[in-house]
Amino acid sequence: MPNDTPLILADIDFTAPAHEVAQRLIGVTLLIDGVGGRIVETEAYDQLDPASHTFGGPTPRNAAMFGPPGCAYVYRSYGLHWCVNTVCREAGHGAGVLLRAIEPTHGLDTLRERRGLQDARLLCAGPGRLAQALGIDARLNGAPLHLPPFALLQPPPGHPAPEVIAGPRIGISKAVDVPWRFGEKGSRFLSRPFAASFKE
DNA sequence: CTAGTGATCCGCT
DNA sequence: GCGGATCACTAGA
Repeated sequence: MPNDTPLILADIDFTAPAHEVAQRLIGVTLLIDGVGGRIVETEAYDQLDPASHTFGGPTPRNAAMFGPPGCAYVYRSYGLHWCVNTVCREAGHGAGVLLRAIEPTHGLDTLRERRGLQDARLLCAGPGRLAQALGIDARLNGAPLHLPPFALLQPPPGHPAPEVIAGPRIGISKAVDVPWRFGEKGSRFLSRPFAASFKE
């Protein structure tokens, strides 16, 4: 949680299945031009999943998801909001991890300015809010996450790992029972709480 | 706290 | 034409 935690470059294997990458991303710090924070909530989608944008195969919109792993897939949601995924698995498979919530740690003033809010809890609590706060839009669709303006950082080896919990994904109408939403247990920065009964 | 609703637009059937 | 991987706001319990 503290901003003074030492961070190193994150070594995430984006060729792993999306539901594994989704869990490994919890606790990783995402920055864009030095502004952002710790990822505390994610959701996994893959091509065999009726809820995924890639379920029906490649289209112009989802092209980035069929591109190289470790890049961003940015799409517009409900005509109003931008949302970001990290592309996973071997190129051609069409899987990704939706970034749903971040605990703000870097550049709070910029995040607040972009969101027009003071409450740190609401700055990045939800995929649309997160994208707005980090300044993400179609410009970054397909951009590699290991190069500027992106940076992925994590605590050095030996640092205590966050406790990850799972539950059903939010806001979908298909495959509603697949437990591919992941979050940091007890975080105050989630888009919504996890049901206490689901996993401990 | 939950439930309901309008905004707004693009991709795909 | 329809329906979203959403949000902010309101009303009511």
